[in-house]
Amino acid sequence: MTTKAVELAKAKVKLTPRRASCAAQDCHACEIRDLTFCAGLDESEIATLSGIALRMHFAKRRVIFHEGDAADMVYNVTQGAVRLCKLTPDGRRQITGFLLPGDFLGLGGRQGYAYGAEAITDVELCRFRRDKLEKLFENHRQLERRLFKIANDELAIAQDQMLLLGRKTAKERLATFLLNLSEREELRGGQGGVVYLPMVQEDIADYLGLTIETVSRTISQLKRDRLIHQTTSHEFELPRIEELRHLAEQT
Amino acid sequence: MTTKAVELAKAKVKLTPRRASCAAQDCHACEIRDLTFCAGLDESEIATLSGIALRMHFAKRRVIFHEGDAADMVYNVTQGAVRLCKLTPDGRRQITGFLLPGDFLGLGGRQGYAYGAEAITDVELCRFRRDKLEKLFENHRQLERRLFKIANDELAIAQDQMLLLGRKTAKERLATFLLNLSEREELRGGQGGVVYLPMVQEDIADYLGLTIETVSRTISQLKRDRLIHQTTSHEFELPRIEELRHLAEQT
DNA sequence: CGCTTAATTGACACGCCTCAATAAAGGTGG
DNA sequence: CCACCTTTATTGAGGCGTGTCAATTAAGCG
Repeated sequence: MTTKAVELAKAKVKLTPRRASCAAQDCHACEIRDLTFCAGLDESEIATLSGIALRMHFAKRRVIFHEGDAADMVYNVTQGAVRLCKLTPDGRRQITGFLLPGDFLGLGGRQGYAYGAEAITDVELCRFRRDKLEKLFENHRQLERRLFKIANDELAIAQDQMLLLGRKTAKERLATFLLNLSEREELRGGQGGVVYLPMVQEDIADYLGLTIETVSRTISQLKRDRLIHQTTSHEFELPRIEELRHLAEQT
Repeated sequence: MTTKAVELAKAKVKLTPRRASCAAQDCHACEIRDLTFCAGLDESEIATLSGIALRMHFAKRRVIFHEGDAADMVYNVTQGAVRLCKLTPDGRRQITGFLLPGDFLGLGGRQGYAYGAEAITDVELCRFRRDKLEKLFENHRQLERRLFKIANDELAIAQDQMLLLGRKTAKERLATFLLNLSEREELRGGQGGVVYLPMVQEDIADYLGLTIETVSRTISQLKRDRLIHQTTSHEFELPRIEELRHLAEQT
């Protein structure tokens, strides 16, 4: 990849001031209260958490943090979609995850964050200072256990993704991807068999270890095979979900 | 892949009784006491941990646990090497990690383990019942924090691996792999620039998302380029480590 | 030493990538 | 709401890196 390509790649996100609109948060009124790590907490816990939470907004394409930044904040996505990106020095990009409302953001850092986070759409986040959150753990073990469980889940998901990236064909990757999104939407109360894709095909390509052309061609092929049906520009139906599942070779 | 190939793939591990030789453990005398999550614990903590630890031995190629098994045990590798494997229904394999002495085994499970674990060499393990370990956390928060940190580290490593599998060339993958092993050996007190590979090339291929032929050819090429030098059948020197690092495109 | 497993190498195939052209969708300002 | 421009998606032609198949050599081990 040329130096120019790197410049181009880096120009694709808005690097304007990090500061985003923010306000104190009332967790009681939170739209995703029973989806995420704050789900099912008792009144006192919710109140304490509310005290250290800061509600933030990031516009589409804004950088939430860069790979390598000091990992002193963690977040909860309450609205919108976020992509987690890793870049090689020559500009190749790997997206290691997409976050949707209810997802937790900021784990996986050693010194700094292991990935950058960027808003795919306009995004609402609930931000916590890591040290304050850890302070809270002292009296709210439940919270700590839950975060540990989230880390464990993410680890399992990461390993599934390694199987996909290392061993699956383009068609299998797309099938797996669509099914995963569909399942996540169901967990969030959406209907099964319909997926909304907030990201562009370039993001999908960088998530699945493919090129945009291969993603486009494979989607076309899945349409021809009637395994998926495009309803709007970003929404798909999965009319033969069992066949799709078979194709995805879910372990 | 044919059904026969699946049979063959599955036949490669010894499925004989899980039971392995085991004995109570004295953590004070442990050879890896200051490498892993039991490092730097105070006397009382070591003693308590010792009380629930069970020392186990697995012969080369034995299965420690299968993907999907109830994840009620966690382990610490004290000697030998372990591979973590995921399989597709048609027999394709992805190795998601290699464990060496000091490494922790058993995280990343949701219901069951997200991967199977197999002994590459004869292996010594220190086993803990998960529920007992969690019980211990109540009075030894330090231990819990440490395990959480391990989960975080593994997550960061998994994301590096996704970048490798999704975006790196065969040559870059091998370079990255050798450098990673070299760094891990240094952490364990080994000398830099020399790596010992306990696994066969088929394992390396399944770890890097390649075939054995590509692994072999790429190693030959690295030798021709004098970036690596084979001293014994399983040991390599890395005489030009900076060039290798550049090739690996470490982010 | 002899057998089995692992590694190497060559010839060829194929899936995905690259490059290029065009079409479609999305955003903006009047 | 439309015209214009930019971004995104689609599709084709051709190339390349890695996979597949096959033969041979080397290493491991009883």
